[in-house]
Amino acid sequence: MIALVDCNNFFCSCERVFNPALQGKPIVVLSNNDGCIISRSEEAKALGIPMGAPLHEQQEVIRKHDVQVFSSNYTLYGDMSARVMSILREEVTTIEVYSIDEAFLKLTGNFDEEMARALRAKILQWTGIPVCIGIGSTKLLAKIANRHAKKNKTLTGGVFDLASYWDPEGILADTPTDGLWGVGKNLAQRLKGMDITTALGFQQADPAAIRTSMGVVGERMLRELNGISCLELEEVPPDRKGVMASRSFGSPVETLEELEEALANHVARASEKIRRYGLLATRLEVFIKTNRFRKDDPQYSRGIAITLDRPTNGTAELMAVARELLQRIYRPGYRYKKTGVQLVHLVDEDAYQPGLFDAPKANRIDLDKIIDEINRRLGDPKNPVITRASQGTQRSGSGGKGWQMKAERHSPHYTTDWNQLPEAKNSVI
DNA sequence: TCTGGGGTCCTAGGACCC
DNA sequence: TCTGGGGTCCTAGGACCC
Repeated sequence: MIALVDCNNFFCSCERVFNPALQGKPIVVLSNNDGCIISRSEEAKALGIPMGAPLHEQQEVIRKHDVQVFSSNYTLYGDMSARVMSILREEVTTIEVYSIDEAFLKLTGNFDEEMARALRAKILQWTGIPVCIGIGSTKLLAKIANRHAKKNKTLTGGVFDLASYWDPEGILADTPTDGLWGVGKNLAQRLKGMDITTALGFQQADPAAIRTSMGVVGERMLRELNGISCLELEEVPPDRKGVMASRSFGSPVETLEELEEALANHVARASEKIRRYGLLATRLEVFIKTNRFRKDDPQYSRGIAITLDRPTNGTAELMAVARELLQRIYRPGYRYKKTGVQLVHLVDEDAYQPGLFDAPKANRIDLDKIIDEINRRLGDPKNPVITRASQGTQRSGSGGKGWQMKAERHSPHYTTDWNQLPEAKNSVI
């Protein structure tokens, strides 16, 4: 059995913990740029404020009903999350922290609905955060149970065990496919085309038909609905594939200088993040885009990536590369809305051995060359603008967990010569 | 006028390699 | 007219998640 513990209106609940006067009042929490509403209290939901709604579209309701509006405070939410998770860890040995406000628990034989109710009360008492708990024989069924618990809180008291319920099919029949975990707008539409609109219909569908129209993803969900576990509990989160830092501009930006300034911030944040994780990046990507909501504006969206000749997490050298990349894709005459950077092909700093780094010969950016170039242009030789980042721990001998990158084949996208970087394609739509 | 950020996985076509 | 097969890596975009 699997339990899904999900915090209710998590960000709003966190704000209330530190301001109990907000109890019972409609409140919302905003996205990063204060652009969208990403968390709503029950009272705010009752006013018809939709999830993800742009703030400016809701100003009327907010004013009329005196809805309290908060900018997001991720430090606070992360801290509250850690408190909730630590309580869960005391309860069971196997737990997957799925997101900031959700965790799957692997239940041992004696864990029943009553224990779940006690756990829920304990979390509320110790942290002030209300949660709902759903129990099922697979992750997907636990998700469905959780949804039912949340939708019928007065009836369920926030806890629902689908596995021991007398009429599980009734619950599935009550769950629309577009409320299913893993089914978005598109897959819901595809299912509708097969006359499937509820989880029950999905559960009883022909496996071959599901396989054909939805591929392995659909088949996995079908099995999970039938109590055959296909999604394992991941106790240890898999290695991170990449780190991104991006922001939208409050008002459109047109000059290269403004984009560079923003990008410098993003590179600083991204590199700081990988240093904290003890990682090095071997590849860097920069992108810029115009405002897709302004249909009348000419649109431009482009990204460019480059493989580095050695892994690094040094802010200055990554910034130098990012700036060069930005110049390659920047086109004047557009109103830019967003820019960002991605550090990918991450390597564990401790496992990295320079001798083992089999970087491509022709298709790479020579970091030192760039650094020298920039220092020559901007700096005084005794006092370089940019210095090389440390290269991690040099290991002796061949023992230990060596990291080896597969040699890359020649590709026209990569060159050591900046002047030979590919011209931006005409992306005007 | 204003409409988030950070992820994963998948697909498809082109370039390239052997 | 017909014109390999199998693989990787690239870019770009879609779909989904919270």
